[in-house]
Amino acid sequence: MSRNNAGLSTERIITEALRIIDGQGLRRLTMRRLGDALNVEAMAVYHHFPLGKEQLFEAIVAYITDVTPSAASSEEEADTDQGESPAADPYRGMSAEVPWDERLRNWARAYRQALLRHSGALTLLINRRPDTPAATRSLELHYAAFHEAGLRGAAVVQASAVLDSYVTGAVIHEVREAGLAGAAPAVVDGRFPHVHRLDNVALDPDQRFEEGLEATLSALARDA
Amino acid sequence: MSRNNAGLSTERIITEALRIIDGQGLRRLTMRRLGDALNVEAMAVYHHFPLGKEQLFEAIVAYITDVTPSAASSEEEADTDQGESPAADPYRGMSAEVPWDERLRNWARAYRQALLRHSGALTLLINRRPDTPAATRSLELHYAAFHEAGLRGAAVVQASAVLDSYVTGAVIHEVREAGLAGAAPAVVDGRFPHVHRLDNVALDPDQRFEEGLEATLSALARDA
DNA sequence: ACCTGAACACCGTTCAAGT
DNA sequence: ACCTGAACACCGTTCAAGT
Repeated sequence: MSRNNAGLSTERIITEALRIIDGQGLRRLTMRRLGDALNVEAMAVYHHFPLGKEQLFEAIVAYITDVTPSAASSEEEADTDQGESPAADPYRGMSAEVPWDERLRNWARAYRQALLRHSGALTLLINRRPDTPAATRSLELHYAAFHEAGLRGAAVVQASAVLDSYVTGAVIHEVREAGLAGAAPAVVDGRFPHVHRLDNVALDPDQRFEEGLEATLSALARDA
Repeated sequence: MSRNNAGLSTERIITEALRIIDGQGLRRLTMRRLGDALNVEAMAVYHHFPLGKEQLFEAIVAYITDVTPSAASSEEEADTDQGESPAADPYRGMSAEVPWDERLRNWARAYRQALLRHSGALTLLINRRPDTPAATRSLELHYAAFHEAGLRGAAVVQASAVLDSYVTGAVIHEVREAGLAGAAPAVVDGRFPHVHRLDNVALDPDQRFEEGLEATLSALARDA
């Protein structure tokens, strides 16, 4: 029955790969395990990704980082829902009617959520080039918004880079700190008075992100 | 001659591992290759890192991210120079005599340089917890500086997180963009007018980092 | 204590073959 | 076109053994 034509597709492969990454970690994503999860021989994946695992990784990054609307404006049904909860609204509030700063906030929130949702794949982002169509759409959204804010030329590029840096860095910071939960309390002795004093200060991750976002955006807009 | 006691040490192993990472990439750092580079059987490394490759990775991250002075203040000879160029000055300008904002700038510059110098190991940073002694020293430096700037309580922790996020994110942004150099020019057609217009705008990476750093620091200090 | 060498259970990928 | 299955050249790690 499962002899031939198992209905494999790049989409199905990527989705299944992400399920493995999210559930077991990136290191346990092997071609053989991926084949098993797809009820297929491992080597079947190579027919859809001839360049092998590296090409699969690139496709995963492109899939994850796609957070901008690809069509005209809004009012469209999501034909390719990204996953489990249909309650969440992707691509919301990035169309031209929305004020520029709110558009950037919505992009930043969507991008953070996308990275957090598959934080096990975060490490794939670093070594891969940001030249996917989705990345270009994000760039266009950034440039249009900062242009509307009054920035021009190099300042626009600069602002976009800083915003992207903050969001990416904040997610990494959040993920690294979350890993601290089950660990030993670290050695905070007299040499670190400030750390000792503020050790029990806990911030809500969402609020922390929002505050940092506000600080970043206001600093960038002030140059206009 | 190379039968026994080959003079292995954790320091030598880490240094050699970084040489392989910097020269050939993280993927080519294997225990056997590392053993070869150390003129030793691969399994000898396990005597110094009993928990295997994961423990080695942690040590590498701790080694790389150590950018703060560990001793009292300054005026000390570097007994463990981090590598090639003795012209560079590690740990400069982070002592208490220096104004708080300049201390933070110097930390940010040193941290960026440390990450850039071994950008092939950047991916190791993400999944590992920031609870090394060096990381705690950086945190103490942050907290002390922002306290001096007038921030208190949660605002101090928040500011430190944002600063760390910016620097980490900026390095990742820089590394990803640098990978764009030899690639195809990407598809920038009529759908991306702003990207098209600003496509040839090139910023000096150092200047770009400095400007983003100023924007971030000024936004954080303004809350005082 | 420090290192060797064989062995085991995996990997990614190539290739010829099936349908 | 799409998938199989055997094979190859690697991996990380365990373990008993050497000195």
